[in-house]
Amino acid sequence: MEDAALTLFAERGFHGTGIRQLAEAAGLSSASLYHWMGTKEELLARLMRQALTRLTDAAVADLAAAPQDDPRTRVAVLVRVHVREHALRRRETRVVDGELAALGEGTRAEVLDLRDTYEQLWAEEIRRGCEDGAFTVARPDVARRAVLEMCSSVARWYRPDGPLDVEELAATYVDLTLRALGADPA
Amino acid sequence: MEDAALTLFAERGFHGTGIRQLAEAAGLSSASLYHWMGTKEELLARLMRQALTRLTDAAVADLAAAPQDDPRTRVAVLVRVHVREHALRRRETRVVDGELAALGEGTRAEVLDLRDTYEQLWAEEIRRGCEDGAFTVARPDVARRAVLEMCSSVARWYRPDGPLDVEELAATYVDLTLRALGADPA
DNA sequence: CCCATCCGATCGATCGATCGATAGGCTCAG
DNA sequence: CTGAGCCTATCGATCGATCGATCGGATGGG
Repeated sequence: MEDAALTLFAERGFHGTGIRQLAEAAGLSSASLYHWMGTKEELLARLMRQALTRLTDAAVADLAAAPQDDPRTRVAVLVRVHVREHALRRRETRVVDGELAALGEGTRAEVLDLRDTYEQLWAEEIRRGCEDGAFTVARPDVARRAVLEMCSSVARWYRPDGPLDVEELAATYVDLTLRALGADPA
Repeated sequence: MEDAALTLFAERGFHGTGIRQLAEAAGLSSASLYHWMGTKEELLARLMRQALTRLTDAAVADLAAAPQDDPRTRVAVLVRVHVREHALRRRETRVVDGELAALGEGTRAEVLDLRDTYEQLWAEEIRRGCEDGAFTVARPDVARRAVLEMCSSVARWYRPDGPLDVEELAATYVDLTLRALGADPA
């Protein structure tokens, strides 16, 4: 159910997807759908929370598994997990990034909080890297947004069945990101 | 009329904006609206074409005005005009980037053609820079998409009334882009 | 017997779009 | 100068379709 909804929301958008389309894609009547979905907006919010929580969990786990303390290494870890998730779970990302406006005020604030929590992981490593000279950026906040969005953009064009392997893709983005941050290549 | 529609489409999305909201924002009845708008989708397509044409024209003009032949200089020109347009015309950009799926097949192809025309300006300079050694990137196509999306992202967070001046912003993005491309700092 | 699951039927609201009518200004023959 | 004819711009009313959501009632395994 949730899987079919994710596909439709990603392809047609929240407002562009009707209850009856969701029901058909799930193989249910629109009435039955409400047993699983709650309201349409609650479904959207649940999908968004799941996606953001999963991304944050993956990033925290990979950071914890990395023995290195060097901000360059840790940013590289963040880029890799981010690119992997965005390349392999494009639907989730497109919905999270594109349908925030469809949420009610309270729910939107809640989802934005989850996003902030994730982005703080990046902010912390970039801040440390700037302090100890590993990175050279005039405006760390602008740089953080820039590289984050750069890495997110893979969800908008990458195709896993294309000629480019996900790990090669991630490695390319690690290079782009570290260079953009002016990483001292030590 | 078109201006009010742009605001609504950018804030609520195409499918999230009703005919009656468009009419109210334009100070007309929904019936009168159709004299100016054509169908709702024709209005969207017109807005998109205008925005993309304007962006391309600005980029071509700025490139022509730049005496330099160095790919680094020319990419810097592209970044500056791109960031300026995206920072000062956020509504247009958000609609072009976010509502492509709302277009019919024929119109979408047409708009995508306009976008391709614009992106070819970037592709050409990046290709030249890679050939003559000004840039060092493993995959020019991936790099082009990455830096383009990085620069586009300003439309999603920048506020012209904030503490950061547009030209400072553009300069920061020139740095980020040239470094990501591995520009030989000559 | 109950509870989870499903459905057909249907709710009021709103959707995008069109209708015929009207009001005002411009043109041009008489 | 007049007035008939036309064009542009506007409107209230309304079209059929679809929207998100809910109802009461099946069905069937524990």
